[in-house]
This record gives sequence, C-alpha cells and structure tokens, in this order.
Amino acid sequence: MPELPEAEAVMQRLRRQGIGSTIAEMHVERPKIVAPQTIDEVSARVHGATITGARRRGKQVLIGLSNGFTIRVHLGMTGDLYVVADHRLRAHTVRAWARFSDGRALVFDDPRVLGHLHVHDARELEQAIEHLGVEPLSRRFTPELVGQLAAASKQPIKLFLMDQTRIAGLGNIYAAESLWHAAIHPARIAGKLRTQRLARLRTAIVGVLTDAIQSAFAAYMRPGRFREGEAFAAQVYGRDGEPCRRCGRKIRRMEQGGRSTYYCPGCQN
DNA sequence: AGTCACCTGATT
DNA sequence: AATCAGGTGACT
Repeated sequence: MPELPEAEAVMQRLRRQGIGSTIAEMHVERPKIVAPQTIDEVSARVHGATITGARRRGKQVLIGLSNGFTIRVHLGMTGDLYVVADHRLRAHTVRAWARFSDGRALVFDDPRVLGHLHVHDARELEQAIEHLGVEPLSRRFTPELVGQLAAASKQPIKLFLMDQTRIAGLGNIYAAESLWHAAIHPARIAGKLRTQRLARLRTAIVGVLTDAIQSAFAAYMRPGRFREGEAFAAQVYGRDGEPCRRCGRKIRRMEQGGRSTYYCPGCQN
C-alpha cells in the first residue's frame, strides 16, 4: 500500500494510538527487517522508552522516543504499522512488534518482508534520511524548484517522479496518476518538458497526494470497516483497456524501469 | 541509465 | 504452476 499518502495515514493513526505508550519489550521475527542493525541493538534502544511523537519523511514513518532515539520504518511494498490490543492476536505476517506496558502492541506487518525498521540516535537519523528530496506537500515544493530538478534530469518523467532523492514520496501509482492529471506522457524526458507543463505537473502532484491522503485516512483509520467508494479513485492505474475518463481512449499499460506504467495514449502526450 | 534480486502472498 | 504486486539498492 505504501506511498506517501499511506505512510501519512499510518503515521497519523500511530499518533492517535501510540503516543504516551511505553515499550516494555521488542520482538523481531526477521533479522532482515532490522539489518544491518541487530535485534539486540534495536531492542536495547527502545526498551523502556515512551513514544513521544510520530512524523513522516517521504514514505518513511519516524517514531520519536523519550530516550532520544527514533524508530524509522520504511514500509516497503507491503508494510503496515498499527497497534493491536494484544500481540498474541497478531497476524502471521507481523515481522516485528513492540509490546506496550499496557498490554497492547505496535506491530510491523509486512507480508513480503521488503520493509525495514531501524532505531537511530539523532546523528544517525539525519544521515539515514538526508538523501531524500523535497516533500511534495511542503512550501518548498514550488514550480521553480520542480523546474530546476527536472531540468537536471535526462530520465523519463515517470522515473524522475519516483526518484526519492528528488521528490520524496511518489511511487508507481501516484506518479502515474499525477502524469495523467497533467496530461503528460510518462516516457517524456524530464529535462525537455517546458516550464508550463512542469507547473501543471506540480499542481497535479499536490492534488493527487492530497486526495489520496483523504482516501487513505478513510481506509486506515477505521480498521476492518472498509467502505466502497473510500478507496482512492485511480484514473489510470490498473485500468489497462478501460476508457480514459477525459478523452475516452483505452488506457494502455507499458513497462518502465521494470514496473507497469499506465497512461492514456489519447490525451497524455 | 537500465536490469535484477530481494521476499512472500494473492490471484489467475 | 505461473504471474503479478503500491519499493529499493546493488549490480552491469
């Protein structure tokens, strides 16, 4: 699930459910999740600490602790982070969990084991996230900056959008959706796009992410009760062969960087 | 700059 | 049984 909007929803939910809770005990089922740190190291760093806050950087969730350490979770492709009433009821795909002193537990559920969980002091944290590019929902994300970043790139625009070192948080779905909204073909070279079109793309990104966050909240805040119509309404993603909602042409699927890209051959050019 | 391996689960 | 998956990083 997790691109920026899903990470945001996970983070907000954690703020509600986890702040003030004290970690009594940490368990890691898969060492790979915490590598290159060790299970012992991670456990020792969170033991006895209270959760003081949560924030997000790109697709990553950062959990602040009372002892100065920060838990950094990258949700990977299938990760989810949530609080359960009792760790013994956890799903079999839970790869790590922190039992709270009140009996509840924060679990890192990641079926595909492509996510990561690390615990850092301030210096390490800074190092771990310094490579990330601009937050697309921040004031720094101006048309001028997008223009600068794109001008320096020879990549296809879709891959450019997914490059976390330039803009942090877009993945396969929302990159494709943003390009549809801006009516830009995913294979266009970023550095060749005109200022006007990049400005349109910037606006599309902000709009798509904002909408997706709303949908993600609806889906994540109410565990178990998912209502039809609350899911993000994709215009192109996964709609191969279906009609474009703008021009009616059939949405097509192509491959870029080994991933599926969906676009409308009629109005994205 | 582009391909592939990393893992497992859900779906065809 | 085979294919596909919303992400990275390590490799040509």
